[in-house]
Amino acid sequence: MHGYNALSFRDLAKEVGVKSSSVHYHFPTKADLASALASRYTAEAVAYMDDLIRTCQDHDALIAGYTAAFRRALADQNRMCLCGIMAAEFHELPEAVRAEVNRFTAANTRWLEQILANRHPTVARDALHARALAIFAAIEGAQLVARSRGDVATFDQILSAYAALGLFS
Amino acid sequence: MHGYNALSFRDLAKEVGVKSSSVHYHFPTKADLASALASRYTAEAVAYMDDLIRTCQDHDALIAGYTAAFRRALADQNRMCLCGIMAAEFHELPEAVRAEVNRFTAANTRWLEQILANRHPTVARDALHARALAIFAAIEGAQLVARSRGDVATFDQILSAYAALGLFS
DNA sequence: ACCTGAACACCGTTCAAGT
DNA sequence: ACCTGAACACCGTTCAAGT
Repeated sequence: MHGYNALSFRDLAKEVGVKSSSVHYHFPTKADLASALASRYTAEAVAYMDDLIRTCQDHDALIAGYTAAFRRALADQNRMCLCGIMAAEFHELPEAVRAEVNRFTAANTRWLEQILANRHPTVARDALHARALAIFAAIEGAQLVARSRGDVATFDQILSAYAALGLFS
Repeated sequence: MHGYNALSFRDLAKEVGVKSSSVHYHFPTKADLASALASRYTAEAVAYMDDLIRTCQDHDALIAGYTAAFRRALADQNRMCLCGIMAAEFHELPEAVRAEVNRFTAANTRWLEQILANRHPTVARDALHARALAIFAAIEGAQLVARSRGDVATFDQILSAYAALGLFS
């Protein structure tokens, strides 16, 4: 998964076996193309998270399933979260793409907040939201740092440190 | 501070009031230019961290000074750590630039490990290194997420959550 | 409705040519 | 030693032209 800058009409056209001007017929601007990609990426993430809710027995399993998705990206050709990449490109992003990046963050924090709420029914919603945001940010950061080292073990090491502090509990 | 992709020979030349081919005289390739920038960026960070060691009275002040640098980037036109951006661009980075990104990470974790060692003289070096890496990753992630929201308050909120868990202690 | 070719202003890069 | 102009193959984008 590449970011906004690495995305190319001509490369994409070549892969599909068509001219770049044809791609512009379906996605007039790069903003259209990139936000469509980011939107689909978020939809897939939401589907995955909903699946976890259905199949996981307890909180620990949910967290394990959630973090596994980020780990998988690294293990699979040292990739990282599309919206993490795009967040780093924020200054170069058209408004429509920025909105999609924020939708991904919102979907993730909403899900985390929900599973935290199930575990801590008495804790205030504000506090759970702050914790959800902290979990998301910490995992994105771990992925970012692990990726630049090209080493999944770094990701595991950082997440172990988070877990030991009780970030996920 | 922009990343590798946003860096342009022609833009830089225009700022200096010279032709882009003149910039190539000093920095033959974009890899040369970007790694020189990243190298200077790391040197400034190291100087800043050394300054903190000299001026800060205790561990909390050191952490406060360290996190303040990341916060300042956000407050100043929603910027973020150059090497954080470049880590997200890792796939597109020439080897020389990748090496500079890793040098930045190494300088930061070494510094964090050192101040943690001063505070916890009996704890094993491995454990301190893991903690240093976790702190660095968590802060980079907080900056990434806060930036996409264009809101420094998000950074503060996330760092408060980290502090409450004892990440920095 | 969908695709193409050609053009435009951008980009990094090279290089012969200027001082 | 340093700068320039012109060229190359790239890029997103537009648009008249094809089917």
